[in-house]
Amino acid sequence: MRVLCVAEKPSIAKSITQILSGGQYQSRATRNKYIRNYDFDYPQTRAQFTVTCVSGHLTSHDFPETHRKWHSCDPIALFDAPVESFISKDSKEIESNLSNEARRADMLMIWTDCDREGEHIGSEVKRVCRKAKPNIVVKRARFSAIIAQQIHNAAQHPVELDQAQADAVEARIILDLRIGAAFTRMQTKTLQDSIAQVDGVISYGPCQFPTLGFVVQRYLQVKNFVSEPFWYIFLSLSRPSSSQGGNVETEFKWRRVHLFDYDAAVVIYEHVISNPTARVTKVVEKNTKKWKPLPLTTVELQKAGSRFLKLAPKTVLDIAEKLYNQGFLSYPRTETDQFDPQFDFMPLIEKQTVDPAWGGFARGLQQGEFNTPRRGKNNDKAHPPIHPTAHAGGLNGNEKRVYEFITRRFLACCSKDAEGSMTTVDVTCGGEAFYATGLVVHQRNYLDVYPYDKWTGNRVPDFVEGEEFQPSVCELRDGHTTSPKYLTEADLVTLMDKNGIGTDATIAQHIETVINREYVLEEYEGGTKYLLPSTLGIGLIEGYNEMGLDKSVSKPQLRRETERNMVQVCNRTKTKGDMLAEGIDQYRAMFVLARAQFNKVTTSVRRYLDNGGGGAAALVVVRLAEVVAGVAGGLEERGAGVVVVVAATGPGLAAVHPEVVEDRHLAKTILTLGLLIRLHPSAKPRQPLRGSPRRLLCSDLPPAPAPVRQPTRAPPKRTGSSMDVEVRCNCNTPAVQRTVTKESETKGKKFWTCETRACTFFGWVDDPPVASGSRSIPAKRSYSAQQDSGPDYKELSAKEGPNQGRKFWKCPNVQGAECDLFEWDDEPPRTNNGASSSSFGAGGGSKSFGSAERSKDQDVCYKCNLSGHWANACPNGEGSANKKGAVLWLNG
DNA sequence: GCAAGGTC
Repeated sequence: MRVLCVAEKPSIAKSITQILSGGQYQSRATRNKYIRNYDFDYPQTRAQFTVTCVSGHLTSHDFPETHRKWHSCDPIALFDAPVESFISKDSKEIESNLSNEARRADMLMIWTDCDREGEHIGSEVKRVCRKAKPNIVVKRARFSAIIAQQIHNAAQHPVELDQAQADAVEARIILDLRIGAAFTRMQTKTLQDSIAQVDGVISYGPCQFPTLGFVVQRYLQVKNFVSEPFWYIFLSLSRPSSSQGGNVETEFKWRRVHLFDYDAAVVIYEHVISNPTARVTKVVEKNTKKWKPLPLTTVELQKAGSRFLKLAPKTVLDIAEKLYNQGFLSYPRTETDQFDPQFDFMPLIEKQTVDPAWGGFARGLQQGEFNTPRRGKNNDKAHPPIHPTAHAGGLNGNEKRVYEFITRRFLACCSKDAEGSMTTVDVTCGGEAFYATGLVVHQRNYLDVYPYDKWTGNRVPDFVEGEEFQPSVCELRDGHTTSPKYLTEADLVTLMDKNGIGTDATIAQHIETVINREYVLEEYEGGTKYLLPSTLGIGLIEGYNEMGLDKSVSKPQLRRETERNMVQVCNRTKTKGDMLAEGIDQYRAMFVLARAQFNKVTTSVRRYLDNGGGGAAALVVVRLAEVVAGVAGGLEERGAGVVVVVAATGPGLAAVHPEVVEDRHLAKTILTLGLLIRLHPSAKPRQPLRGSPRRLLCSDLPPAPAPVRQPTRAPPKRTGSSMDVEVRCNCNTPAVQRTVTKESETKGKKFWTCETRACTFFGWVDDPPVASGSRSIPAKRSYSAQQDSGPDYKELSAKEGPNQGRKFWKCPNVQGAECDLFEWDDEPPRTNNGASSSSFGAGGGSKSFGSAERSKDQDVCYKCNLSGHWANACPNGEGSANKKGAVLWLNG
């Protein structure tokens, strides 16, 4: 029997041949210079094999001549026009090779990759071969790694081609073509006709637009960010450490973290400083673990490559692909982060024992240290997690680094979690709660082979419950919130992956596309590449967003629906015809709505192209390095209305953009961020934060202890003027004045307090106006759902802005006990870190590459593992039994 | 002159 094997690409054809033939084969050239045909006997099935390949998809899809020319029809006709499938010009030689070989064969065995696209490519191969030889038997070989045992098994136990998967892909191809062509022609023609600066193609695609949308969204978050000052009590103690020798400085963190209200912070600070003896209330030591990493997926590989190896996502993938083709790695395009229960780890670990760097660790795993890898939540049912299939000793450069990362990751997965103990020392000082934590690592376990994770101990000196001490430092310090950073390529990969935009292999290409279309610009700062939208890019997205379409073209919902439909077609719960009919109806309706309101896009694009946005004269880019260095320099025009300050002295810069040097917080932001920032020159310096009467936020003030003596340290100066205001406490009743009667340095001093003692409000009478209102002290930025936002409060909180009215998720626990999770409801779920103060209130900025599904405090807020949403938002209730799920709030 | 997905 003669068997024709067809692989997806030349390298696989060659690898399969090597394995099945044992190196004994003849090779013939074809008319395609990359493709050869390999002939050999395969005695195991008493067959003569010919192995050849295609080069990805064989067919192309396009409209017939009647609709192909841009002006041949109204673009809306493209939703119903015929779509032709044909062998592309480049594939003609491949087609004829397949036809010739099929005529000589009894069986066609398809060796394309085992994913949906592979199944579709297989169906294309089948069609060509059946045309040449109608009675040829068609089989499919299933394999997910180029290792001998798998390849032989696949050759000897072929299965059937799955037409459902091929159908799902076919439907997606047709829908993408229709919506892409219709929107691209409509928006290109309209914009070119009405705006002189527009000359290129303004392409639209269901992946490229959401990709651009992410870049614009983050840009606007950064641009609209307003830094806010906050105040916190810094408490520390220097004492000898028995274990470390010498004095050790221990910082006790304030349970309130920080306050955004200066007056409130001062009142509390005065309490603390009036009785600064700290008392240890609790010392808890508990065992803790640092979990070993999950098995490796493609997206995780790309992110880790970007983070640990500083390689672009596309570079990492290209290298992994090459290593796979050389037989060192399993298939590098996989969504699976769980190993099959039958997976045989030991032979693979055995292969790594020869390595000089990690061979010893591998031998340890052989000798009893092995632990079954964690199971992630994803399984594409096609490929295992990425793992090394052979030891590769002779690699160099980035190939060596990528291979090393993948191998160490695999060995780490097969190891044990790291173990340690965490000590928490709780103290109270002046009625306020503080805490310090220390970590001691007992067993490094997987960390020994996985240097990419850090877990270092910081020992706290010994403390005993009940002991008292005088803090070395007790100060009211200030800080300020910092803006999130612009998107990096790795951030964008994460967002696209989470939202199902593109595939493992195409995510990096979509990023390239939006850059090539000049929707997105790359800016380098300090070796890191950031992505910013161009004026054209912002104009397009804002214009479409103004339309208020049910499913915005700049958001990922539409693509998610396509993906869901494809899964249904693969499951056979929907037919290809259904998917096409529904999709076309939906897209056509969307097109009608969008075209009717397209003037919104035109207006928006024109506005941005003409003046750099929002009526401002220009956008200014300040390069930090030059500003800090004080280098003299000039301005550079870049594109429509964008001025780049290439370098400038302080005064020179001030002339262009006075806020940069005059606004203390902004200046700090620049220094902290260490990257370029863009600002509207029309932006006003921030109003002074003090000096006008405002309401004290008092409901969370501590129980007012009877003041015992004068502050030992003068509180920071304030500029607020004393005003006659009605002082209200947090139960919204007028506060009353009382006098300190206790023997102390403050005896006789008047203070405000709640008349009924229903709340714990406190404030000195002779201080600037402190109270009125019923708000609580915002622990972080003011996003409280509570009412009562007087004008002065708004100024203080900067709450009015792009985020007002947005819903967000946060921990329901009371201040001090809440975890630091934060997530906008209309943004994709974050990873495990939640928000840091740097991104608080602006959304975004999370730089976590971790894969944990929970918050840092594992006892507080749980995410649903299926939807990625918080526990009580899980669509099927999984995890919702946990009463501590995050709750939804309304910003503003 | 259009998409996204394969691959060279």
